[in-house]
Amino acid sequence: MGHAVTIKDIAKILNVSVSTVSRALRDTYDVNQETKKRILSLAAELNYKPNFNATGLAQGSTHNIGVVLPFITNYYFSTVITGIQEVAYDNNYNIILFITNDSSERELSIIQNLSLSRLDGLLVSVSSNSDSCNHFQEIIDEGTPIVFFDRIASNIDTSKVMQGDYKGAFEAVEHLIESGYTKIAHIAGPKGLDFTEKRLNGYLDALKKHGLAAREEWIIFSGFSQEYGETDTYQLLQCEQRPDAIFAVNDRKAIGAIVALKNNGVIIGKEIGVIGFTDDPICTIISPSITTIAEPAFEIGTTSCDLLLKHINKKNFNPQEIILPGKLMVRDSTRRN
Amino acid sequence: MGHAVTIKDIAKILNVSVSTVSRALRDTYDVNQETKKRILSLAAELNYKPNFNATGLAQGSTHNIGVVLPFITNYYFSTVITGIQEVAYDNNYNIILFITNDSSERELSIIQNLSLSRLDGLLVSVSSNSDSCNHFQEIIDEGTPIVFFDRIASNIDTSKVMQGDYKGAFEAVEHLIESGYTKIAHIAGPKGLDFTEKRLNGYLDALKKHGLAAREEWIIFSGFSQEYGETDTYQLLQCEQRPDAIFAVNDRKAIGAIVALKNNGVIIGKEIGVIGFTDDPICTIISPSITTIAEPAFEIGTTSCDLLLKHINKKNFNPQEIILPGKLMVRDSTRRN
DNA sequence: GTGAAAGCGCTAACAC
DNA sequence: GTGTTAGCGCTTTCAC
Repeated sequence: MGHAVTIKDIAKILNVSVSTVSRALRDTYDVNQETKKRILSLAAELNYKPNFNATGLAQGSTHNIGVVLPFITNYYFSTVITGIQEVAYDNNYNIILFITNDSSERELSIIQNLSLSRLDGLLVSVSSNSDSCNHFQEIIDEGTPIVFFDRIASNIDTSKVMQGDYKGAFEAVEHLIESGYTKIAHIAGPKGLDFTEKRLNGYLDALKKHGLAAREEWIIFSGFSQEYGETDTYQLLQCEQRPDAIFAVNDRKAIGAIVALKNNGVIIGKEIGVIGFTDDPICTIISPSITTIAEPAFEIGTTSCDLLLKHINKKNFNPQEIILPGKLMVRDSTRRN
Repeated sequence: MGHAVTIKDIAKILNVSVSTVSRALRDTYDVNQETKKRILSLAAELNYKPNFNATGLAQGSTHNIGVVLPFITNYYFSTVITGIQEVAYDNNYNIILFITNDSSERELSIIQNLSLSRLDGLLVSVSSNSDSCNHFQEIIDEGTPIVFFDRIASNIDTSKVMQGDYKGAFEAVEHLIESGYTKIAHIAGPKGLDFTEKRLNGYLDALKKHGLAAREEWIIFSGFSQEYGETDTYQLLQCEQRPDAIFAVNDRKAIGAIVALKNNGVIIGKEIGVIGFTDDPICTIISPSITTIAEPAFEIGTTSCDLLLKHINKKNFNPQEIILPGKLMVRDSTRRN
């Protein structure tokens, strides 16, 4: 296999010093144009590739960024990663992936075992039952920047990228109201999660604005899966006052609602309207197609990564909170005729 | 932030040499039990974490493995990655993710720009239009092991992990036949891709075994997306001899077929049966639910990663080809009543 | 059983 | 504008 080409080899061949080669390669301008050219062309010819372990050791940067998130097996997160990857690739950074399975223990263990020496920064979406976020603060204190996306740790002072949860929920509910629904239920996520709260508030405020009642029995907190969507919906159908529309915290639960309603012979749209949140591709495939708020997943990824790169490249970069708006996608599940 | 704890610090505090610390930490047995204990407990107390840039530099291993694949935004690949991640995590390896967007140019550029010095091995699923695979051979020749999964480069001598494409397809078609369908069409993937060929052959052989005709107009090659599934199906409906069942190369195309048939008022199952391949969760959500061959995506991930680790840890590990069987999931799209 | 020292590939003072 | 040198944190001969 022969050993990989190093700057030493190049230096020897060209009869210059390693530092000259290093400087030429990194475009430091106190290098003679001629020798620089020779160095670059020889490097290209020899297919020289820098050893990042060495550069990392020498100057403490690795061009690796860590991405910590609950899952990747859903549309939203896998699209976010694709966005992150796009920006990272363009800037010559690599993505190291950590999956928490939405378990805070796993998250903690990942973070604590993280070898920061191999990471220039971290992009994270916290797991839903994360009670404390001290471990993140410690990382930041040790000098590794973090940018939170989607599921943020709100008490930590760093950049955050979110979708417009409040506004999206508000818009979703307003759409239901404008479509003529008046008894609007909300099947929410687990309590205590930031974005769940925001969507709930958007829901409540939209009702308030239009002078509609928010009955306690119409608001159900549970998990994020389709199964919870189903059981929540069965519960709603038992209510003393049956709702005529359901705002689901995400598309998975909206799908669960659709399934439950179908099972009970309820005509979706006409009798009970359903709206979700995410715009999972499945929304257009299922019948009836599901009205939803499209989350800008890809942009969340690119924006977060951009921001992290800024934190990495200028320390003391001022933390920013960016909220990317969602977009109402009207489909059959909220059509009354 | 203070600098991170190094073995030097530990050595100084304990009044031993760095080499002793290094040996103790790595469980090399020529270290006094007593001093070893003291070293380990101090390391734990100080929250010592090895600098992998340094270990990488010193001994040429990084505990990073690269994963190169076309997409992550679908059920199959994201589940495979989750499997890979599970094994990597347990063995203290990190995953570095590279997404080719199914473009062979991008793939080539990724591979050529790969800094092998930061990778102990590579897990790859090639992009569909990859004409040449020399770049992979070069990587292997330079000493970095590769394991292929799913979409393999068949002419390269290294370990490969696949699902039972031939057998799965055979079983799918046999299921159709046993369900009473006789005029069975196949909407395939693009020509020239290994697993597409295998599924095609499984289809052909199952027909042959049962003495059924394989008409050329019933076999359509196109892309993998739902849209192709739709257009392929419209084309089938135009055939002189209309087929009474469709074997789709994957679930996405099966969904396309379902949509197209619904649009044309065809009763799925009764008039035309549809079977897919993958077991995307959507199969159970869509109506009618889709019969399919479940791919062992998670196991593909864990198996590939296991195998790669073996290649990394013993050079000259003998390449293995592992085929993991799929599983027939019977649902409504192939029920005739 | 332990220490000294060289070296992995690169960067960054510091000379000249 | 270029070379020399020390050093990043760790492993690994080679002595003792």
